Amino acid sequence: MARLGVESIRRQQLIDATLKVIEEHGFQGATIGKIAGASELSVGIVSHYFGGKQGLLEATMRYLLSSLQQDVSTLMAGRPNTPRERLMAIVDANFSGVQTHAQSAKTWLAFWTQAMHSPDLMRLQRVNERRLLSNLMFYLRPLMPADQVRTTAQTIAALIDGFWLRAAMSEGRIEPDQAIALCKTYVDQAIHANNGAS
Amino acid sequence: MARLGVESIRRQQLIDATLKVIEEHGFQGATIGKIAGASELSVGIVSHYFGGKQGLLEATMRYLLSSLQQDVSTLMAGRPNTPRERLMAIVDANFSGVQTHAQSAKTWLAFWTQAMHSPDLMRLQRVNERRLLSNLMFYLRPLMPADQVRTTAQTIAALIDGFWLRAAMSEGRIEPDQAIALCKTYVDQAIHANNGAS
DNA sequence: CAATATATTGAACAAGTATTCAATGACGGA
DNA sequence: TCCGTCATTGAATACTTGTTCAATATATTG
Repeated sequence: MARLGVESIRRQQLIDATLKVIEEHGFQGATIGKIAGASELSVGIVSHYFGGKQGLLEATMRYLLSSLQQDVSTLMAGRPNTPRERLMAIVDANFSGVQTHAQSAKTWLAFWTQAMHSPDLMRLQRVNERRLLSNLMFYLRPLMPADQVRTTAQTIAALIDGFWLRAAMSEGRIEPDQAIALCKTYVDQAIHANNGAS
Repeated sequence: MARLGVESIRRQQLIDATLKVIEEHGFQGATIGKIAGASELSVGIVSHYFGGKQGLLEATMRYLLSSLQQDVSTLMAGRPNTPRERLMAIVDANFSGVQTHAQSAKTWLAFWTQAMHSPDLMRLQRVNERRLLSNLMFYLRPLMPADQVRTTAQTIAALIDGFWLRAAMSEGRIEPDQAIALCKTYVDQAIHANNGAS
């Protein structure tokens, strides 16, 4: 019991420190030494709990992805069970991270970049992307002709990613509220445009 | 004359090699050694012509940005001078790179990430972003109420970035034609939705 | 062709990093 | 209290990378 308790505490400690260091120094500047310093632990412990730096980075991305997934679930639970409201909840959830931590967009971008050259991270990324897409498609289906569902979902997903990028670029002066509003405007536009044409 | 000729040839040689190495090994794996090898020159020449690695990376990003700008100009020149056609040309131009070089999206992403922690690269990125936005706004203005112009332009820009990201993620199996089609669909949707409401 | 300037090389160097592992600390049970 | 197990440390190590610069090659000029 005590063993498992310590282990999960240390792992989370290191993951938190990793996020903080990446935010501050970027992916390149995230060295074992800095991470160890930020976590107030020693450098040796990273290999002990994660097998090495790569393992820690992978665990950190896993944590980010599961946090996002949890945000989606939480926000959905508190909304009316109509397709439109669920879609809006998905949009809100995908920007909830950027609201609380202005710099987290940078971290996401860093992981995306890293994922291109790491099959493991890429696989994680794909799973997440697929989940977002099928979520969107599920709630779009009742609102428009079947042949419009996939393309609309892809457009919404691209819009979310694009605004995340902008948020990451804008160096602190992010306006996530505006991004959310524009995404939602598009969702309504898409619903009405395709609904009328069906 | 000969001096300048050699200098510009070498610079381009090194920039091309940098792009190739980043595509293949990622930003992290792009070492001076690999770049020198790919360009069939020596490691010392990088410092000689660019002052160091950072200078080479900056020049490479500058080259990418100017290539994009050139694509925009070229495509615009061959299109009818109507606002809608100019908007479509901007969309096409912003995906022309991804069509010819499937992997170039990865390189862009790498530079974006790097730019977050490098003021010089960030400045370049900002200039480019601003140009895209004001281009879009210029041609949107005749097509919709003034208060809709900025937000619509921002949405189009986000859409373009978002599809680039997706292209970068999709590991070769990109479908830029689809991304272009979806962007254009949105442009028309936005024009008609706001035009009718004005 | 010699002489001078320019272009290029790559081994040596310095700085930095991840990993390892012997030593130390912490702590519960007999 | 003492022992044995688990947790943690951090100096030592091995490796990688960017930069430098004296030496060499190449081109240009008188």
